Amino acid sequence: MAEELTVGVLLFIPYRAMENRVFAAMAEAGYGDITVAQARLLQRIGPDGTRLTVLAEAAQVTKQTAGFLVDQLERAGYVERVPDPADGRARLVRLTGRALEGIPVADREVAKVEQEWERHIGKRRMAQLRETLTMLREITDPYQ
Amino acid sequence: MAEELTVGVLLFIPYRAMENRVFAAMAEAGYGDITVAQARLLQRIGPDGTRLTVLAEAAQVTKQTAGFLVDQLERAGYVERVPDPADGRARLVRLTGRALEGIPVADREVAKVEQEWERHIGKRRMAQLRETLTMLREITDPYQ
DNA sequence: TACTTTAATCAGTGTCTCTGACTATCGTCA
DNA sequence: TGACGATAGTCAGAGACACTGATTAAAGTA
Repeated sequence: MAEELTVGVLLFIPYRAMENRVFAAMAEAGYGDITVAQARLLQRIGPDGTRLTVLAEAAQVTKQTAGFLVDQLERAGYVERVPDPADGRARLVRLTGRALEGIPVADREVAKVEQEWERHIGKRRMAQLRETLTMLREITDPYQ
Repeated sequence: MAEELTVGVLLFIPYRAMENRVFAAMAEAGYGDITVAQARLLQRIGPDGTRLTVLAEAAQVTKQTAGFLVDQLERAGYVERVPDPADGRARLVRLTGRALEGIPVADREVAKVEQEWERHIGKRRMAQLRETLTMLREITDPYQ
């Protein structure tokens, strides 16, 4: 298995590694009940709350799926639904204190992993990688 | 949303784009019944067939899950199970003609997407990206 | 031969995601 | 202003995927 993998697969390997690391760190800090799907949604919730439809679009799932995940997150105490003052149909999904306290834990682990990577490939390559991926995002991210 | 994303998320965006493109191409060519999980398993099947346990390990799922996916692939006509001459307990999962015909379709789309990326970021950056990701793989791929 | 390991399957469960149908509200335009 | 299409969200039902735990059958080993 020392063959030349495609860039697609090569992108996935470190991504998956990062995800696993952050999840392990969260679990260790007492946030072991959050799933991958829930985390993807959590990341998209803005400081003043975000509508379900916006969340669904950003996470690339249906409204139903997003609603299902928010139900779970609400039950676990990570988010709350409040009426949207600007639109009677809509409700805003907002992070609770418990969720807000978890953010630094995740951020710290992300920073730690990025440092390990930088140590391995060097500062210059790391900056280049970030730059290149940002350029690639221009043509691959439909929701940027 | 023009903020600086973490490298982890930046890796995921183009990966996801590649995956979507390949799946769309496969669907267009008449392979629309293959799912992501099934494809991950299919990729790991060697030319002479591969045991279920090996497949499960490589794809990082349990034997049960791998067996479930192979059941589906068998029903759809992409793989067949044959006895392993070397071990009476084991059976080899082998690709059928139908699956083998699909491989070039996927390869072509991968090449096409990589070309588009190269056109956007340039030949030099593309080569650097491949190099950097390969280096990163050394510390992030437990199954290399 | 008895014991342990390995390959695969069976049974049961929980999570995630989808399609389709529905209610309530909003915005617009005649 | 009142009718109508669009939008926000929910309910109902289904399928895909992944897990743990237990079981059967065959190898390998002492």
